[in-house]
Amino acid sequence: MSLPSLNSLRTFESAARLKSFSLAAEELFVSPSAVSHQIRQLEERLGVSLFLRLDRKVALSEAGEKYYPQVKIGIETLLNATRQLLEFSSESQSVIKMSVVPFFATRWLLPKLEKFRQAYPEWQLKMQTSTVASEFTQQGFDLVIRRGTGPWPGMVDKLLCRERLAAVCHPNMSAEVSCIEDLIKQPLLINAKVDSEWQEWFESQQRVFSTPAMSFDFQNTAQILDACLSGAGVALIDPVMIRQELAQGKLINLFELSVPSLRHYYLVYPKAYQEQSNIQLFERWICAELAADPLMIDRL
Amino acid sequence: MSLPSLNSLRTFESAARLKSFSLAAEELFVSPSAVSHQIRQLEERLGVSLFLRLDRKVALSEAGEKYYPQVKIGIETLLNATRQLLEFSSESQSVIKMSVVPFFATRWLLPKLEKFRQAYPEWQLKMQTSTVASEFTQQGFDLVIRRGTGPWPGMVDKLLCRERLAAVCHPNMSAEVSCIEDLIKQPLLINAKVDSEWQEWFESQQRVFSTPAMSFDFQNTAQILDACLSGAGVALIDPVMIRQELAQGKLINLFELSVPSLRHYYLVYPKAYQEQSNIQLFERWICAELAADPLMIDRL
DNA sequence: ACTATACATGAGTATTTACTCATCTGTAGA
DNA sequence: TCTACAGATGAGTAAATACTCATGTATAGT
Repeated sequence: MSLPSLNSLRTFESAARLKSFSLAAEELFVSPSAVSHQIRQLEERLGVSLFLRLDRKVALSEAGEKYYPQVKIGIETLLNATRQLLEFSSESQSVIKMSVVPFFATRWLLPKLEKFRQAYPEWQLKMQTSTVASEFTQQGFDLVIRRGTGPWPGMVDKLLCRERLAAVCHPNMSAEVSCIEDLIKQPLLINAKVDSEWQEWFESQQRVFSTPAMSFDFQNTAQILDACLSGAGVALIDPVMIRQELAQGKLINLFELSVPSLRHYYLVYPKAYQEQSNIQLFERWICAELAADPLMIDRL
Repeated sequence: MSLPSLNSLRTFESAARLKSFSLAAEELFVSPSAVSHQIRQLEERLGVSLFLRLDRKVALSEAGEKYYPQVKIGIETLLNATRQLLEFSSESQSVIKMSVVPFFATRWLLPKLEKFRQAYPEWQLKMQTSTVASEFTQQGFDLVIRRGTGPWPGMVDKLLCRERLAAVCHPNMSAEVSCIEDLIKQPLLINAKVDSEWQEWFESQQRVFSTPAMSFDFQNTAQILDACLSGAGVALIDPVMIRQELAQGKLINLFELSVPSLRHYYLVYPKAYQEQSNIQLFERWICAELAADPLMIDRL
């Protein structure tokens, strides 16, 4: 069974309650003519006269008297449900729950979060570092920051910064590497989730990559960095993210070069979320921060 | 606050209950794509994700779980209200309540009503003879049959038959009237609601009407007919309505002529009622009966 | 590897909706 | 008698709605 439009039902409820078309028009911010049309349309659709027209007044007909109480309840139920949902959504919109890939979180985002808190003290950030895909939809994350090639279906993916990769190692290891071919004789630190990465790097330098003498697998770049700092091997890391260690001589860029990576950092969220104020706010803020970071100038 | 469309809410309710967009599509007789669009539209309008997309399934999100019970209640309330209204209306649609001008009722309609009952035994007719205007809207009449000039504002007025008027009287009076001018020397029977009628009739015959020697006022034509039959005076009456009395010599048409009246018989009802099956049925029936009546052939 | 399933998305289109504006009609009150 | 009030009506228009169709993507099952 097809229902009349919610708009005509709301018009009916208003006119019935106020016993006046013109008062209903005022309440609904439309002209009296619009109310008259809506009521008439509703009556024609239902095949019943809902109002008795009494010269300059209207009164509910018998059918209208029967219909009104239930219509009022139905409409108010839907209004309350929607209002509560928006309040619920509004509350949750004072919170921003995000999952961030660990390396980006520790090397760039966390040091900036104090600036966010100072700018938006009323907003509460909840952050989790993780590399697991898609859990944002299941664990109530508003957004995630991911390293990858994009795009993610059904998602908005906003490029945050591009990645470049350099072969870096502890200074104690550097004497044993004089050219790129020497790399495969050293232990290589590999990201288990992106195990083609070394090969891609070699190919970008027109070199043939072969199985290294030794390699260690890690779950993410943050762990690779730790191992690299302790001299466990050579790693492919974006120099901009380790600029302090490079400056302090704790690590060196073996060939003084960085190569465009096939992966980048993205802000990702479901398209259905894009009207949410928490997401819009955070997106605006993070883009502005990246644009304001001089070391990120060529990564945008 | 503006509500989402009832259609999108119903789609949400169906998909939530069935936990499946494609099953909802089946239930609602649309394509899965339509459901997907509707849900997405609703989510965008509300700024909240209502479903979690799980590979080939959907599940309600936290917000969806909160929204669903109230939406279900609201929709069912409106559906039940509308269904009951239609049932109420449907019951009342097995009944036809009408108010009919007494003369037409007794002279033409009542003798035909047996035919209506035989044709439509499931329909119940409730008839009241009255000449009071507009009460059909206040007393729950579905339609009225009125004599008048039309049109009636906000009403559908369907011409049933045209009226012609003849000067008629009892045979005992006829010898005293040899020409139209003689009429004013006789007692004239006057319809109090249409007191200009005699003057109109004189003027149609290019005669000057002046105050009669004697006149009697009546509330309606049926009463005028009774008085006329008893020899109380001369009346203006449509000969087609008194054809039996004329044939039996109980009355005579003094000048063997009838003049087009300025008033006719109409079926009248509010425009809002025109989709009602009882009205459509009765209107169809009465028009067919009038068309089938040979004596009404020149009155349609 | 192939097929079926189920949701997503973009483009397009016909229909419906939701008014406003201009005007009318019939009181009610001063 | 005139003015204000209140609902009715028709015409017109912009916007919204409600889909379908074609296609894509990602499993799940054989």
